[in-house]
Amino acid sequence: MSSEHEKSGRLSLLTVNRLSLYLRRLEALEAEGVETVSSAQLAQHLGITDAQVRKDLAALGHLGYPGVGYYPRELIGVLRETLGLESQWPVVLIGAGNLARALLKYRGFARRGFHIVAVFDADPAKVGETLDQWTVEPMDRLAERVAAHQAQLAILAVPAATAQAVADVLVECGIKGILNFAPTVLRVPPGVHVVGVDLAMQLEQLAYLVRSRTAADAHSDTLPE
Amino acid sequence: MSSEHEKSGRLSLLTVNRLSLYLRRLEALEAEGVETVSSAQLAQHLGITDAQVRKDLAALGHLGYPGVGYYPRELIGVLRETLGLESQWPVVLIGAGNLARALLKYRGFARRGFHIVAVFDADPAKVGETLDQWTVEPMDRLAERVAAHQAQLAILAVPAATAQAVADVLVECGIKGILNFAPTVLRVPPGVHVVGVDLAMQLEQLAYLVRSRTAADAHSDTLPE
DNA sequence: TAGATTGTTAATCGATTAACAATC
DNA sequence: TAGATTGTTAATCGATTAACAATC
Repeated sequence: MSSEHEKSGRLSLLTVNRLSLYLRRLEALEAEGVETVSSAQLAQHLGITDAQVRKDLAALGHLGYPGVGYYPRELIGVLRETLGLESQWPVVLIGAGNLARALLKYRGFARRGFHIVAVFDADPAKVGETLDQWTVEPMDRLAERVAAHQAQLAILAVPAATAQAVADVLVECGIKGILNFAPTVLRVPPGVHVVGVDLAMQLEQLAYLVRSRTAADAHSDTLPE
Repeated sequence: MSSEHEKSGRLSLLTVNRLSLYLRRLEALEAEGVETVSSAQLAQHLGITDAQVRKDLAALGHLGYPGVGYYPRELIGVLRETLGLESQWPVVLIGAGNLARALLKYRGFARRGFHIVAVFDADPAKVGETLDQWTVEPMDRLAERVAAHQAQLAILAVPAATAQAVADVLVECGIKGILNFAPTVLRVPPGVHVVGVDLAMQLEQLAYLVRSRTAADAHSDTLPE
């Protein structure tokens, strides 16, 4: 949409995930003043193959230089553009419990262009409360605020029991992407996307790994899977 | 290891993930007093195919009854056993920042048998502070406490800059599984497992989905992927 | 028995890897 | 030129799905 390269058709979620990891690494390398980096170097850092790295990056255009490698600065721009990080994303946060409060203090979102523009809670006792720079608003303000900020993304940090009902309201308001912290499967219409972060489930996964392949038979499993 | 069924070889992480989701659903169904459930019903709720459900469950033994379906109560037992949820898991938490505080208040862990037994922080200003029932301890107590509790799991909620160093210490102490909230790829030796929860990365993923397949061409993407 | 639903096989689909000619 | 490293093809691997005989 901007850079001359750029041809990405539809990347798989697995690929998009790795693109995020490449981006992180490249930013670190650029900060260190590294001039060029090879697919083998990136691969080693992430614990994957060099062929994988080249294939992922080739999907974004001809960004590598045979015999040389990739230029971090150039690649960073394309990755940011591909991932939509060149835009600023207004995000609404639903829920004002402990997790929501922690998320409000987390600087990592804003650093990537995700700005929490409003916080809502169904509990009248929490409405009006001030959390850092935000004031908790009642749910019936949601539609109006989403429209005003043209927000497409929402973070859902409410109890599992109410998650689906809130998700329905979000969809109604025109939200297109939901980051769901409630341990529930959300049903949403086509065109709306849900990414779930289920903390207990991740621990269960870890417990399974530790219990089953306890011996030295296993390799390190990092983020991507 | 207990039930007569049980034969699970090595399940893929994708499968283990789905087993967690089946378990959640089955517990809800049992609470509703549902007597039997078919693979098609489970599949529909999760947005996957019935063949997938049957294949996943068949990997745990002959648990289904042709013409009838599955008995939630029976299946729940096998799933809990498979996932290691019949045991209690002591967990150490490293970091006492905002995220760590939110995690301490989260009830979902204990409900699944994961008990945070100690909290550590490198910052002397935080050591000694009381958070609910916990008192923040200095890092040099870690080895001793891990040994005393025979903890195999750790939750890492420290800044990215120190994550790798802390992970090295955890490995040194004999920790076998790390739930990593720092936005970094951790290098750990074989036999030690890492599951990463990278909040900014999840939002990036969502942003990509919303930006690229904005139209109604896409289906809902739920947890599993 | 007729109807429902399993477990499993074979076919399909998609993602990863190895290998290497092309390029700098 | 010799050495390094890409982009891409073909081979491999693994996961999902369709279909159906077996079972209750």
